[in-house]
Amino acid sequence: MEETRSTTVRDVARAAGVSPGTVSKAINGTGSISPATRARVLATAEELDYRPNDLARSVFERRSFTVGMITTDSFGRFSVPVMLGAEDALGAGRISVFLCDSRDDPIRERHYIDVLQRRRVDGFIVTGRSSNPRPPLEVPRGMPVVYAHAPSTEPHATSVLIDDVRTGELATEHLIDTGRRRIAAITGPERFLAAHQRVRGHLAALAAAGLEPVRSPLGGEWTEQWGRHATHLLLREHPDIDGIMCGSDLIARGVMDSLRELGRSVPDDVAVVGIDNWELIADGARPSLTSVDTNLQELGRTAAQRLLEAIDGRPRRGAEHIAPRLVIRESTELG
Amino acid sequence: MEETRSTTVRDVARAAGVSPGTVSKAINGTGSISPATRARVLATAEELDYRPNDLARSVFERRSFTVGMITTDSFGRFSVPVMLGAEDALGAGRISVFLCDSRDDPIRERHYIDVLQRRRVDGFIVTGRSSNPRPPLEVPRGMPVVYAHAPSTEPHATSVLIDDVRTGELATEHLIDTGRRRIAAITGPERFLAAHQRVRGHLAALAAAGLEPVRSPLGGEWTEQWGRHATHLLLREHPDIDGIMCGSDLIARGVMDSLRELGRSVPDDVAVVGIDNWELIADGARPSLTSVDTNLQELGRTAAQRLLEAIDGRPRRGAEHIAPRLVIRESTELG
DNA sequence: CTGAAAGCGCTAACAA
DNA sequence: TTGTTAGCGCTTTCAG
Repeated sequence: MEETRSTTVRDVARAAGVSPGTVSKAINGTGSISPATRARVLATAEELDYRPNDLARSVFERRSFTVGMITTDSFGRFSVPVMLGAEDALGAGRISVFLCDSRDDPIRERHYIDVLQRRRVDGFIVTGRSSNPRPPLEVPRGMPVVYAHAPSTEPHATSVLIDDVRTGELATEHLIDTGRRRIAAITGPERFLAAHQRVRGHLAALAAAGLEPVRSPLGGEWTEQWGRHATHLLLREHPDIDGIMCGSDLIARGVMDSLRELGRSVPDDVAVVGIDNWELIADGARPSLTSVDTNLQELGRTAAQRLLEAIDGRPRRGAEHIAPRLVIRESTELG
Repeated sequence: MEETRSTTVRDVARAAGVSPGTVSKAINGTGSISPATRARVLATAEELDYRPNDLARSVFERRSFTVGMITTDSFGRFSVPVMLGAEDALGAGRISVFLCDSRDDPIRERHYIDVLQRRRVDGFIVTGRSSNPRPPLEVPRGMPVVYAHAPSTEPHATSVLIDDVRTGELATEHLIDTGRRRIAAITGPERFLAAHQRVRGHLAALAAAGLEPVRSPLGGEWTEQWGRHATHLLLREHPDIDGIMCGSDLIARGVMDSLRELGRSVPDDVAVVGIDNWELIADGARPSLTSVDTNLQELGRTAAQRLLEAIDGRPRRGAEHIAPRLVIRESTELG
């Protein structure tokens, strides 16, 4: 096993017959240097397959051009799009991203913070499964942190969030626009802020249109099973329902399955709209499911943007909400 | 904005009244040092909230204790579990992971390789959506690379893969074990190696049990729609079918929907088994879906293991396959 | 056991 | 324009 040491500035300098300082200038385009030597240095660098050592540079610059991304959501339903968006925005700015999965374990989180601190990351992005507030990341003051999707309990922290109220509003407005009047909501567990706020938007939209909800919203689980179950409950009480807003696409699938079973046609008898726009689920459904996209990828990109600004010394405090967007499919098409 | 420089070895040394070298020894436990000074140094370090600069250390050690993870699969269906497994295994060994999403774009891949090279990563893990072979990562010879899920076309490369043949075998053996005899397969596009190999395992299992396939396997898409469509075709030709092996869970869901529609009960009339064990899909299905888990997370962990070995100078060449595992649910329960 | 000195690879200030 | 020097933060000989 030959121990190969990668080529250094010195090597290039020696080969090109100049000093290390000159090589540095040639490569970074700093200082003043004659075009001739510049060209010669670059040529030899190329020839020797020289690759600058960014670690050494970082020691000098006192920053690493890296950030830590900490996710508490192993399964990735929500974090993954956020992380991809963030990585995309950061990568474009030549910043690299450390991936850390804390699995919702404070010990592991602490560990990652320590490790990344030693690596001198320029900042952190924190993301998680639930949009419920979480305790702040314990980093030294002055270290930039942006919360993506899961806000901090600390109100002054920088957070980029889903506009859950607006998703419920959009979904419900769309039902109304397609002529539905006897509308109900089936959503997730009460303890989830998201469930709550989506319902708030739902009720606001109904009120704005001068409609009464057919029934108080049904809260249960974020599952197909619950969607199926709730639909049975709902139709038993209100057989004349003509529109259902679901708190998630998975719930919506369950709802549509039960509707079919109960002999209701979607969208002719009942229109159904979901939230999440999880394409695989929405496209695979029968009929395909109209859904509100929460734009998680854009959320991630925005979070990255905010982190860059904070690193740059101009932090934007407080919460910011990403606008959702309606994606129309068959489940609400006008008859 | 106060420009705060983090505390250094020098600061600690000064505060503790010793030399920088001594601090280094105390903190790393290297060299010989008296218990007294050691304790004193550690105390002052603690007090000053000193955090060693790993970048500086890495410059010295000529390695960074970081690796690059390059995924070509933005959507993450397959890469995410692999990445989490890898991150888990590496994090335990105090190695940090750079996340890079190349989006299947060679230009972006090249870019990431360059950037990470400059950051002096110790190696690469490459992962992708498809299990079809991909061109090798263009890195200097001697740089450790492990392919996870998507193998390299270079046969000597180190790859850790799903045992697709075995998944098909397991699924089919299970159908046979539950007493099914008129069995068919519905799977994904022919151009996918995975589809091919799963069918190979399927046919092998049938042959081993002395059974003939009812019909040549139906290859189409990896979607619910295809599952529904194929089921109609299949039952028109062979109404007496009693077991269906599906190339994926999504296909299986479509299959089960159509079976119900055609008045067949699952599992009483027809047993259905999927592959992937995508829990959300399998648990949500009605009845819940028996499926073969491809153990992607373990695959990721193993890939990390192999990478560590390669970094350590003992690479293991060639492909290695991770054993799948059957997860039994309602869709194949014995009547 | 401890400190001084040199060096990892790179860059910025300053002389030449 | 170029080379020299010093230094980023850390570690490791090697004298003391």
